[in-house]
Order: sequence, then structure tokens, then C-alpha cells
Amino acid sequence: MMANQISPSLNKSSDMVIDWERYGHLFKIKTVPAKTILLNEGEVSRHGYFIKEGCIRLWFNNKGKDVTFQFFFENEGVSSIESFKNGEPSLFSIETIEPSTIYVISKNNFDKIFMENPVYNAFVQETIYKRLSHYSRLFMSYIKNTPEERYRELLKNSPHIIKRVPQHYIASYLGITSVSLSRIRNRV
Amino acid sequence: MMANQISPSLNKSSDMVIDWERYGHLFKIKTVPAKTILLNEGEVSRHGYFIKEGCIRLWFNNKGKDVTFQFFFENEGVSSIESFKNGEPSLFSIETIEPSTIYVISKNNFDKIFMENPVYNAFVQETIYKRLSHYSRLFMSYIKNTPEERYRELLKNSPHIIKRVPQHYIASYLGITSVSLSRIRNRV
DNA sequence: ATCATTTATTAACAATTGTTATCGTCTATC
DNA sequence: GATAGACGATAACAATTGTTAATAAATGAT
Repeated sequence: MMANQISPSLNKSSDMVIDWERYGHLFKIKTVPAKTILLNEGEVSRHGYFIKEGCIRLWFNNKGKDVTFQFFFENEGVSSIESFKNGEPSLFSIETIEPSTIYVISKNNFDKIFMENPVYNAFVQETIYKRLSHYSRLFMSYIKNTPEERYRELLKNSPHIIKRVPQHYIASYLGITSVSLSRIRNRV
Repeated sequence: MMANQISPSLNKSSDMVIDWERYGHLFKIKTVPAKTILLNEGEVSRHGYFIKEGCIRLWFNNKGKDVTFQFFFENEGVSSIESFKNGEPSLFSIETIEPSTIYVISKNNFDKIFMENPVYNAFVQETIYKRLSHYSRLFMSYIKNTPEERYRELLKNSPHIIKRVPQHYIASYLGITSVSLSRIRNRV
């Protein structure tokens, strides 16, 4: 029950290719400014999102403070998967970091595409495996590395995050304060 | 690519019930002492495990030190899922903590059961979702909580782990040293 | 262009953890 | 029962992070 993406279904550039001629009309294009909340923590997600341009973060409120735990960029699908799938309240918010252009699909239309194309299910399963793998990795990175090592790892494996995301979000993502991240950057 | 379990297929007490009359003979019972390594980091996993009695930890070597990151108990299935599924070297070891009695199934027999029961696939998918949820939760707990808060959380949500697992493994699981855990326990 | 807001850096001090080492207890095994 | 090894508590000191606050720089809005 948590943070996830559903890239398969919306990702035209991935292994699975949506028939754009046939289904393109089911997606609406939405252009929004930075810091636009697409889904609020506590609401039920009724839409899937796919980023054409821009970037997004997932975060939740913890004792009055923002806790950011995932970033998404161009050509990635985003949703509060448990909420979208089961109609439960989302445990986190989805918010743009930059001005963004986003494809939006309703749950009904999303389900329709999958009903008509059961072959996609195998792909969904594969994607869930990948996501599982992603979380396992992050989790292990937390256990075995210090904040400084995690920052170095991020710098090595995901330089695009460092480049585009404001530091206080990255600090939150690393589980430290922005002050501490600033010190780390100073000595790295 | 990491730590997982495959409880569905082996878990007689879960939602999915294996036809024990029909498939029981495919499982071998193995009784082993504490600290027995069932799978070594770097080896390819060719067996799935299901705990009848005892408990198990998953760990990997990080710069010469043990890093424990998951525990399993009675009636849970355990495997190095990526290794078992794709024939890749396992990124972690599977080791008993207590003297244990374990059902073991070969990959061939495991595949056989699934080939003959395609209906189980939906269940597998559901289990992967749950596992995904589990890791998301753990990950978020790391981001938002201090070691002390994580310990309190563990005490509240998984007291059986505190009770049965030696403290230095728990410390590792919490991402801290056993010395620090000892101090935390002293002031909690 | 100006003003307000957001973001990042730095400083000072408190709190926590890591490291290393010692000591006592418990347990397994012979 | 003796002995070795595993386990946990504790102490002392170094290193790191958190907290709070002040300041500077960058960004946005009017």
C-alpha cells in the first residue's frame, strides 16, 4: 500500500506500446505550473498520469513536515497505484516540481484499454517486478549506506535527479535535513 | 532485483491453498541446526523454501560486514526470487537463525505446479503487490523515522521479531550498530 | 525593475550515532 | 563441569546529524 507508478500502460516509449491511433483520444493533455498538486494525500485517485514534459515528486505529510520519497520525469507514468487500483485514499500527494505537460487518463478509460488488451497484463506484472526491485534496492541502500554514501550513489546513478530537483527535496529523499545535505555537498 | 519471498506457492495457510494430496510429495522436509546457510550470496537459487518450524534471515556482505535486511518465520515462504526466477546469482544469503524444519521444493517441481495451475498466477501477482507494499512501507519508515522511532515501530508492529531474533541482527536490520541499539533499548 | 518568496549556505550548539575496547553472561559442545 | 564462542551492556571519544537562526542568492510575480 504505497508509492508506485504504472508506467506500462501509458508509456509510449517502453516495451509495451499503446496503439496511439486507437487510444490516443482517451488521454487528455494538461499543462500546469510548478507546484501543482495532481492528487492530494487522502483523496482517491481516479486518474493515471503520464509525463510528456516536466517532473513530479511523491510526498506525504509526517508530523507537519514534507517527506519526499520518489521523483518522476519525462516518459514516465505516475499514479498512486493502490488508490487507483482499489479505490482507497491515497497515502501520498502527487505534485509537479517544474511546469509540466501531462497526459491524463481516467480510470474508466484505463480499464477499458486493459479489458480490450489482456495481453498487457503480463507486461504489468513485469513492471511490478521492476518496481519491487527498485524499492528493495532503495531499502538496502538505506540499511548499508551512510547519508553521504547515499548522496554519492545518487550522484552516480541518477545525476538527472541532482540536476533538476531542488536540494531540499533531495535531502528529504535521502532522509536528512537540507542543512546536512548542504554540508555533505561541501565536503564531497 | 533483491530480497523476496514466494509465500503463495508454498503457503498452505494462506489464501491460495496448494493441493497437498496432489503435490505434497514434491516437497522435501529438511531439519537443520541454527546458522545453516540454505543459499549463499553469489549462487544461483534452485530451490524454494517454506518454513515449517524455525526462523530465517536474509543478509548480504557489505564491506566485510553482515547486513541483515529481512526475517522470516513459521508458515512463510522464502526464496531469492530474482535468482530463482531468472537463474541469476543471488545478491544475498539465506540463513537459519534457529534450528529449523523446512520444506524444500526444486525449481522444476515448482514450475510444474504452476504450469498445471495457471489460476495461481493471479495470486502470484497479488503477492507481488503485497511485497511491493511491504518494501514501500519499510522504505518510507526509513525516510521519516529516526533509528529510535524505527525500533519503537518494530516493537509495536513486529514484537515477534524482537522476541526471537538476536539483537545484533535487529540492529543491522535497523541500519545501526548493536552498540547503538543497546543504548536505544536502555532509554526507551 | 522591484519586492516578496523560495532556496541554499553557514554558524553554533545539542543530541545521536559510530568506533573501539572491556567486561559479564549465557550457551553449546566436548 | 570446563572451555570457547556468541551475545549484550557499557564506557570514552570521534564524527555526523539535527535544530535554530542569520544571511545570501536565486526565482517569481506584479
